[in-house]
Amino acid sequence: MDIPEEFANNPGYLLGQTTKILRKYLEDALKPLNLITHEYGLLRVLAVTGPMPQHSFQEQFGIDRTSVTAIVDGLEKRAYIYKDKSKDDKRVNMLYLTPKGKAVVARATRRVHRVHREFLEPVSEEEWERAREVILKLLIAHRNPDHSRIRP
Amino acid sequence: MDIPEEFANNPGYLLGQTTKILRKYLEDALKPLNLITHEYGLLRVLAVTGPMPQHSFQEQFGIDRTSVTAIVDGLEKRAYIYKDKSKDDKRVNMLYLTPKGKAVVARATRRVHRVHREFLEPVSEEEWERAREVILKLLIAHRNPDHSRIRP
DNA sequence: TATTGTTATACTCTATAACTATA
DNA sequence: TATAGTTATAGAGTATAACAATA
Repeated sequence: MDIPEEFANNPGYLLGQTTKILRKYLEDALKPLNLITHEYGLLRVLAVTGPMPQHSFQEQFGIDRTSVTAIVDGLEKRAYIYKDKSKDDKRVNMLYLTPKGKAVVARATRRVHRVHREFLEPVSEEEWERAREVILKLLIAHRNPDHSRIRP
Repeated sequence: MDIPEEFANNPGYLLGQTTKILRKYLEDALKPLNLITHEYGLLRVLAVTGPMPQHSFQEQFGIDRTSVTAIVDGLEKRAYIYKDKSKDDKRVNMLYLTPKGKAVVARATRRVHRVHREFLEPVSEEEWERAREVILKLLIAHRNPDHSRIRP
């Protein structure tokens, strides 16, 4: 399908539609493992970074704490993670990956990497690297309200 | 907030989070006009391109026809557009902008352009232009399944 | 038979409000 | 007073299924 010039120059449309397509690919790739993207993201962070406080994910994913509770609850029911109150601050749930969680995130990561490779196949590595840097710069600037030109 | 390397190299995360921030800016900018982004997009296309068949928007926005019906219905209730059966194919609703719709889309477009300018402020015009070309290439490649490496 | 559009319905993701416990 | 987490509830956006009209 053709993309009218109006949309080809519209950052909201370009980012929105491209992201929608990639999200669909990722959802389809994770569906056989019965994982949604936020569940994968949380497991992956625990696998790479180690145990994390539950509240850290509400910033990382840009969702609120009730949504994080639901995600954590679902992963705990499948025994992919377990919760333990922090010794330092007993309000905080520390989240730990179980061996079962470690196994599923390894399988999921292979699928996610395959999707990313195939998604980026139409552009060169250099092209994506340049685009990635620009997108990362935008994300960092706007995630920290002090650097943003747009007031809440 | 810092972005862990795992996420800074993850296209799904980068595009997803950046798009989420921009979408929020756009929603906030359009809220005073009581428009959501798809409503704005539809009005803007009619303003730039002229009357369009209703079904064309389901491809442009990547949503299904029942969602388009709901959007069209809301815009018609506010008398921003009206529908008329196509002479060539009486199944098709042709959508027309009213003077009232033309006025609101003009106001909305100024707000949207301001958001885009402010969103892109952290990067140079050259940087965004390069990123834009890469994103557009990805969108075009994946929108047409024949060019995609990922099978449905 | 296939496509356009409508209606009724349900699902998914997310947020708001009220609460407990801890700081 | 402020923060972390939970629960109950509601909303926004989207999709599925069944249908009518038209091709």
